Order: sequence, then C-alpha cells, then structure tokens
Amino acid sequence: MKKNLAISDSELEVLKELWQEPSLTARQLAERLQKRTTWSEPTIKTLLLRLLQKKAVTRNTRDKVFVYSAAIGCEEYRYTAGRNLLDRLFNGVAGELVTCLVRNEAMSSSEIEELKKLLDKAAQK
Amino acid sequence: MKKNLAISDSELEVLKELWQEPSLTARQLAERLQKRTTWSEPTIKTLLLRLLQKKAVTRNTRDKVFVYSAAIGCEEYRYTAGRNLLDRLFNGVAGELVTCLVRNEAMSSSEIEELKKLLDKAAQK
DNA sequence: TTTTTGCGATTACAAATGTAATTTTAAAAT
DNA sequence: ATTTTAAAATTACATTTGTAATCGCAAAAA
Repeated sequence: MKKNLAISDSELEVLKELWQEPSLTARQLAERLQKRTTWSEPTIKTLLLRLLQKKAVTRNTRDKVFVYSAAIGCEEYRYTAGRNLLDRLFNGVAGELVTCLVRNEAMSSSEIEELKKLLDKAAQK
Repeated sequence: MKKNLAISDSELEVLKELWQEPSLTARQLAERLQKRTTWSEPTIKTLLLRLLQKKAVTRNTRDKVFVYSAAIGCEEYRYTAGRNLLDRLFNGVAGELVTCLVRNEAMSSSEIEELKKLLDKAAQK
C-alpha cells in the first residue's frame, strides 16, 4: 500500500522549496529555484505538473493563480527514503548504515558525541 | 571527479550477487537472480552489459565463457549511497538521518544499544 | 477595442531504465 | 560435415526523467 513515492531528483528540488515555504506560485518557485539551478520556467512547470500527477503536491487557486503546496511531508519523505536505503543496501539494519558512515569518517567526533546523546534520550523513552 | 556511480535499481541487484560470490558467469547469475526476480536471461545479460559500460563490473574469459566480477566494492558503494542520501535530504548531517530513523522507530532499543557501543568505540579512536 | 503579456496546457525530444526478443556465432554433438 | 545448442551481441520498445519550446487564453494595458 505504498511504493507511490517515486519522486525524481529534479522533482525533489521543487518539493524542497515547498517544504521551506508552504505555499508558492509557479512563478515564485521559479524565482527561488533559479537561484540554485539553471532551469527554465517551463521546466519548473513541467516538474510541478508531474508532482501533481504523483499526488506529491496539491494546488489551489488564489487570486486567479495557482498556489502549490507539498502533499508529502518532509519528515515523511525523509523517513521513507532512509528506510529505502536501509532495505536496499543495509539489510534493513540502521546500525550497518551508521557503521558505514562512521568507518568512512562521514561524521566528525563532535557529531558522534551529539549522536550519542541523542541515542541516550531515545533509549530512555 | 566522481558521479560515475549511476547504478540503477535493477543493475544493483546484479551487483549484489557479485558481492556475495565474486566470480560468476551470466548463466550462474541468472540462476541466482531468478530465485529473487522474474527476469529473463536476456534481461540479466543486458544489465551486465550496462554494468560493464559503467565500469561497475569487469569480466574475464575462463573456459571460453565470460566470468563477471564486481569492480565496485560493496562497502564503497554503500558509503557513496549513504553520503548521497545525506547530502540530498539531510543537509549532509548524519545525525539528522539517525534522528529521523529513531523518531520513526526504525530502530529497536537493542539496536540503539548496539549503536551506542559502536559510537563509543568510534569516539575513542 | 486591439494589443500585449503572464499563466497554464500541450507537445517535444533525447537519455536512461526496465524488460525482453531476435540474431549471430562458436562449440558440441551426431 | 551437418545439426543442434549455448553464449554473446544486436535490436527493440515502452516508460520515466531531464529539459525545454510552443500554443492558447484570459486579463491587463494601451
């Protein structure tokens, strides 16, 4: 009853903007995205259309113009993506991912400390 | 000087077999993969070809038949994939990923304990 | 009222991906 | 030597993705 999250890389960039600012017109999205990308406005509109079809965003009319909003939460999407990676590559075991990251020094020692605290808190609950 | 890891989902399944058993013929790969998938042998050969082009596998002739091997290590690939996810969705911060996993209960408490030990060890070095 | 323009919809088109059928080639069996 | 078969290469074809150009229309401006 899932597997409906097939959001492409480019589409994700659009979604990210909507996670920052939860209601934007195509125009506003273009403005923002064009700071980070080289995409033309039609491109961005195509991406919006595709996100709409995928039900990843919704839109409403305000002042005769469409205003878009994310239909998938950032947290939700992050979790799904994390789970996917875990399942696809790490036998579903979060520890293996973290081990991999630590072993390859993807985390600084301060970050490791941070994480330990976090886990302590999680362990208590 | 990277970005050459663009291995698709299907291709990854093939690669995984080669991480288990480091030298296999197309035939042997087909046998193994057909336990997990519904792919035909030509399909698997296509995937091998694409992996070859991407330099993700190599092959040698043995007894007049090609024998394939992974050219990208499992650990290496895992790390790259982990990093990618981090950068794409978690601001490059591993802690955010773990937080997300913990918050969504992707980790059991025993797993959390496990992880803490792991981090202790990592912190020492 | 005619023109312009901003917005949305439709169409486009190449590369990548999922999935395979078909053809060719070389080796093995008869 | 001819036929059969296993392996490899070539070709195929729909869908998705990245990236846009273009068309149509209603509202605003002239």
